[in-house]
Amino acid sequence: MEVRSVTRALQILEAVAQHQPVTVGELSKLLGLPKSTVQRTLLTLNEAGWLRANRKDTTRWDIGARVLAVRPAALQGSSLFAAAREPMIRLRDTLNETIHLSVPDGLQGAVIVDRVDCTHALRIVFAIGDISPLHATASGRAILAHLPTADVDEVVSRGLERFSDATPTDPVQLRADLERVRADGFSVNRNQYRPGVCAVAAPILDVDGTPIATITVSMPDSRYDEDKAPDWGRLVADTAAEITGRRQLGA
Amino acid sequence: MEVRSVTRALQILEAVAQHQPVTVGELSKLLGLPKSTVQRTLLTLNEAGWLRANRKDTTRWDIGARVLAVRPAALQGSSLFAAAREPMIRLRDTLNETIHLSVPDGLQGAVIVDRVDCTHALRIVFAIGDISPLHATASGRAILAHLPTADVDEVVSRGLERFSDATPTDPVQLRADLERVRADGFSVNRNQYRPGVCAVAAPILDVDGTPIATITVSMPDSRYDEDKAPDWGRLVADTAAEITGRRQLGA
DNA sequence: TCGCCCGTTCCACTGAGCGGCACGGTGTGC
DNA sequence: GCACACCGTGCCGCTCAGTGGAACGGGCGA
Repeated sequence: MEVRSVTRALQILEAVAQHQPVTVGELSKLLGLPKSTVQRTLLTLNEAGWLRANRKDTTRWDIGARVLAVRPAALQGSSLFAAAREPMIRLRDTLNETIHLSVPDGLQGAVIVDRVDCTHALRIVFAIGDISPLHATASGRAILAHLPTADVDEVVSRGLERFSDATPTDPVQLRADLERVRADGFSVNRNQYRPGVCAVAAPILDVDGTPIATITVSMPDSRYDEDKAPDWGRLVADTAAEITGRRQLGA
Repeated sequence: MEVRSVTRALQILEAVAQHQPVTVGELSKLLGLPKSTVQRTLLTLNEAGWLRANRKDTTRWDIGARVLAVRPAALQGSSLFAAAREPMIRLRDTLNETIHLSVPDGLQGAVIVDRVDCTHALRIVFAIGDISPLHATASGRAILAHLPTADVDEVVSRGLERFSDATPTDPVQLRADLERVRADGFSVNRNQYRPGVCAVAAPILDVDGTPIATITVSMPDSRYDEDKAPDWGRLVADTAAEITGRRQLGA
């Protein structure tokens, strides 16, 4: 939090993204900031092209298209979203569980960038933009398993935070699991991050083998079945492979 | 330019996006700002998750994954992407020319959000995120033709910038063309924006008739054939109509 | 070994940003 | 039809957050 106005501007931008189209007053209440401050910031973001007044109600604000030009290098010129969306929906239809698309954010974790929900009353809900640690989740380890050993060392040296009783906090245990993920082609998480939440994930790789995203199917522990995990793993891995293929097709 | 630090932070963010991975000094020279100011802003953006230190060289900066959570409303839920992807590929296979999916950005222009390339050695290449003016391109006029007259007036009053000899800078000429686009169901651009680049486009409409996107086929002038334009137009319009239908089905 | 240039840190100054307040318009409930 | 509540917008004096010049330390090449 170095430059206050910048930090706030980004908060406002993210709030607009989540609630668009949204008004000054709504944002003001949502973020607990004075109306005039929010207004001034909105005008600034608008002038920079990051926001647009909604065309049907000009007192409401939408995210502008400028943001699309700003993407992580790994995704420059690629169409990850477009390639992933349809296979994700098909996977959801097959399993009827929540499907997430995540991308690595340095070694900080994996960020959820897209989501397809299931129809169960009891379902897993993570928000787009949520970030989760690499060692404690299925999507994280699907990424970690395809990174150089030096990166794994780095993650280990930063400390393996414990989130639940099942979190793998032992480096030896973690490395063994990563070995297995490489062999299987998918990773599994049973209550290791959020208690009661299980997941199976597979990586989407770039042409040079670096992981650029993962597909994850998440479900409550009550619907997780150890015997079915290999089948789910194969389905998720196939979906990830299909997206990898589509990406190269369209590029 | 209301809040200076925010404006600069966004400039820096965009500069990082274009030159990543980039150092403090490079940015400082590039933008003509003091090193300390750039550094402070970079740290702020980093803390907010919008930037990440490059993994191979920690003094260089990359765009962080957080930005992916911020998207224009038209792309929220990605039903547009999913609906458009397959028809776009089919259209590319039929014509073997570059296909673009664009969305309007207020009245500022149309932004390319997805792309399917052709196989020709000589081909049109625009990047995802590129923005082009509404009056000077096929995709722009496909949008403009389905906006209220007040919006067209607004665009005209902002001035019709000339990009080439063929750019329609006369309001009367523009309005006549829009009339024709409505009648034909597709728009045509022959060297009106980038010399040597021709295109045919059709709009994707929302249930209430407002244009939310366009499908465009772009080709070099050397492959453009006036006689075939109507056929191409019909193909593009059919593709756009199919996407419109899929969107309503899948939503 | 020396010198250059890099990223980083510090700190005193000041004007940019802050936010309380007031205005005009809109719609809602008596 | 009136009054009130609430909206988005604009203003302006105060203050401290942001600025940027300068200095530091380390890496690298000559």
